[in-house]
Amino acid sequence: MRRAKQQMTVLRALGEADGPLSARELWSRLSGTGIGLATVYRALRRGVEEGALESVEVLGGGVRYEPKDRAHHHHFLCLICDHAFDLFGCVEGLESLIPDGFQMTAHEVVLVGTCNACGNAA
Amino acid sequence: MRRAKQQMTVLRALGEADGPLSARELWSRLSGTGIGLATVYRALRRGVEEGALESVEVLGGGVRYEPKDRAHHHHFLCLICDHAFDLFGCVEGLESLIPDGFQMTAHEVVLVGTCNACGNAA
DNA sequence: CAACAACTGAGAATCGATTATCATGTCGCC
DNA sequence: GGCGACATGATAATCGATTCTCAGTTGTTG
Repeated sequence: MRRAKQQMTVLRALGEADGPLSARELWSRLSGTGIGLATVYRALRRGVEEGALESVEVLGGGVRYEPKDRAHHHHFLCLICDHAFDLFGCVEGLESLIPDGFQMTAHEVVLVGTCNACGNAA
Repeated sequence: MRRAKQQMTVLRALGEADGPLSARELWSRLSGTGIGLATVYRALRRGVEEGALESVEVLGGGVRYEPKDRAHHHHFLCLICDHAFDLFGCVEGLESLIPDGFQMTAHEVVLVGTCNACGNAA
């Protein structure tokens, strides 16, 4: 039986986010709880090992994490706040890009720009 | 007058590649020329400053560089050799993914899988 | 409550990538 | 040929991200 109270806190916070979070991003959202950065990293690593989380690389540097149970989706990266948002839906015509002899097993689409909040603030 | 012989060598090697290269990738392709890693980094940084190069982030970690004069394109990342290949063409329907109030200024598409060479070798 | 194992926070240690330093080396020009 | 400025290679230094270490807590079980 697991008694990892802090780990649960970390995973719950990640589940409530509107997109994948980096370790630091997640940590800053947990300031006030007294949770240490090391614990965040431990929770993330463990989550990935156990299959509950998935690490994704959006652009803008660094690895972010999100719950693995989300449906296929892509991300929008805001250049101003550097936050990655989940998008819904996918695109057509990817297959036509694949060169002869190549095998595609996955794909990533990232839209880049400014999010609603940052666009309004400007 | 620039007499950066090695820098030209670096930029030429990058221009001949079939996709964006990381600093190390580029350096290893130049082994034999005696060019140092520092010179590769210098050439890349300078190329970006002068507008001849562009740094791109494909997945799989790290920044790669490619000549800026290439037409709009995307990349294919081979999971086995970790090399990024240029693709030609683009996709439809990206706009439909943008949430209300968001502004898109750029987009990235990355296909992931195995390249021709690695697929045959397996 | 006692014994024990898992969990935690803080800070040190590590790792890879990139940049800075420094002592030559090279080129353009006189 | 000699001078001065820029370029180069090797290596040290830096930086951010992640992991490790360790002493102190806390939950579990009996």
